[in-house]
Amino acid sequence: MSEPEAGGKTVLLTLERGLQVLEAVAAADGTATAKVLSRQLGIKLGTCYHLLRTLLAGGYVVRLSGGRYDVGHRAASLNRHLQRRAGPAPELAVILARLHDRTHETSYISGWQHGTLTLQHYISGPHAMSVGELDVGYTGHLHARASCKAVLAFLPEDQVAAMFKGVELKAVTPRTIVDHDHLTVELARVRRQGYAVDREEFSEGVCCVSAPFFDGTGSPTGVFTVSVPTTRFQERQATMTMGVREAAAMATGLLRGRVVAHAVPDGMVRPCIAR
Amino acid sequence: MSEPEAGGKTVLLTLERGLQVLEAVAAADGTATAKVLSRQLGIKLGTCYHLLRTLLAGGYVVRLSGGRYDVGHRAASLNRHLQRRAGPAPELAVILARLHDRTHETSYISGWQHGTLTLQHYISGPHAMSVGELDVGYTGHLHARASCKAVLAFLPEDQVAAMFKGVELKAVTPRTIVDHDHLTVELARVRRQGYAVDREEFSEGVCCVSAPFFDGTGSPTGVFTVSVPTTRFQERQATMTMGVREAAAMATGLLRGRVVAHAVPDGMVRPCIAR
DNA sequence: GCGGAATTTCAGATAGTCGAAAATCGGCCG
DNA sequence: CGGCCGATTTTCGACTATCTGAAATTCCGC
Repeated sequence: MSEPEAGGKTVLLTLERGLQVLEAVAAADGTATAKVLSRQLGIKLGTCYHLLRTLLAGGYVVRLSGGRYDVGHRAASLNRHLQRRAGPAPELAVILARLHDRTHETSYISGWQHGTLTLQHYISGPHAMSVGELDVGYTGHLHARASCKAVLAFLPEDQVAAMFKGVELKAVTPRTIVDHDHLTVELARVRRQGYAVDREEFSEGVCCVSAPFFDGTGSPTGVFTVSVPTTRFQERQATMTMGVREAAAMATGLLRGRVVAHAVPDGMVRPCIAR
Repeated sequence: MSEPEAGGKTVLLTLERGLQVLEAVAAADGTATAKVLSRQLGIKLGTCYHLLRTLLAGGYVVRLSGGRYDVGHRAASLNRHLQRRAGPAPELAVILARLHDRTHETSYISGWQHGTLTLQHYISGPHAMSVGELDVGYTGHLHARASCKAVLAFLPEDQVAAMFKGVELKAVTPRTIVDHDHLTVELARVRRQGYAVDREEFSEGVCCVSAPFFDGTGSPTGVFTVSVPTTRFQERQATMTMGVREAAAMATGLLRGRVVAHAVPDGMVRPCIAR
């Protein structure tokens, strides 16, 4: 509230840290201790205990013997609410598992909401190589990723145009599409084919194939993707393409079949998957 | 920090409220506004904006047009971590869906962790009647619920004995089991049958049938339950029993098949579902 | 019952909350 | 297209809660 910092607007330290702690506890599979958390998150030990005590009182975490902590029953409630909005439906998660079983390569499912594509879940392959910043919750580089191209291709053209209007397409690898016209042509091809391919446009040494799926109204709502090291791409491309297309078709069928009216306060009705 | 209050230990207001806000935003399906949240949670409007600003900066929520808020990409990351520990595996959620399809009655799945049974997910029947305090995250009344009896029956006897040693079994309905010996006999029957029945022991007018499922080591890890109004119980009991037993058998098979060793710091090994 | 680790306590310095008012934003009309 | 209005969002000063660093206390396994 006094710093002449760049950003400006103040943020609540306690809340930010508390969420970090909760996430870290959940990520640690019941092995988290106050000491480790405090070091890992750069929080003073006393403060960390205070945060944990608060989460404990709320039932968000549980204390195990030996000073270890795990998520508690209240987290199940929070989780259910988040899952409904931010996670893939269990039915789609199962389709993802099937996709992975068929391809044996790292498989991803992403959701399209509010003009953002969010990585929701993935299953790593046996020969897994991770792409650095890519993790659940990742959004960004709309022009460079197969999954994004797969969605963009099926959005109204004017909406896509507005989205990239005056935006410089930054190259993240030498092969990234940086030209607007080129991107338009590429999206047209994706639309024609029904799936998108990324040949090292987002990450060097990695190729992906993505296919979008649609809700009952025909709008794209998400994407299945499979990634593979470039060295294996030639040989696996056909299988990957078939896999993501099948997964997407299954998901679309599911979403079309089970749409239910879901009342929303001000009288609107929004489609939503029955669960 | 000055109140001569009962509880004593202080808790962090900011964190507690921030979590409430996040959960409320997720629960509101994108219709949440600062004004509504502040009223609903009893938080001052200005404070509510401050909390939202923090969540916004962290990417936990997103601002929609018209001052509405929805969960953001960072929530997907938190969600994934929580889901792993506090939610049912997608495979089990799918079994739950199947159970519901077969019985057309409200169906539940609960998980047994750290000596607590937590309601993880449920699907309401068409003739749904909700049992007041029962919602995702609920734990308690170990002796009165079918799902709890189903787990307790398959735990080592001494562990169960220790758990109830000197604890008064409070009656929540006239039919609740309040006698320790009676409970022991009931658990023996559950163990023999492989499933548990609740005839208005937890909530008047509601009967349930539950069957537990087991991990690769044979320990119970969760339960499937179906509930029904007492008026329909006679006629549906056979179907319900068959349904939960089948669901439980499928879950057990799944868990046995896909158990992987999962290292824990101090050398223990805990079973855990491969995903 | 001991000994080290986990957890709480303390006092000063910061950061967050309240209530109300001011500044912005966004949509709509002319 | 610019101005206006209601609604959203930030700001402000006074008050209260929380953070820090270090020390005291409680816990728990042995």
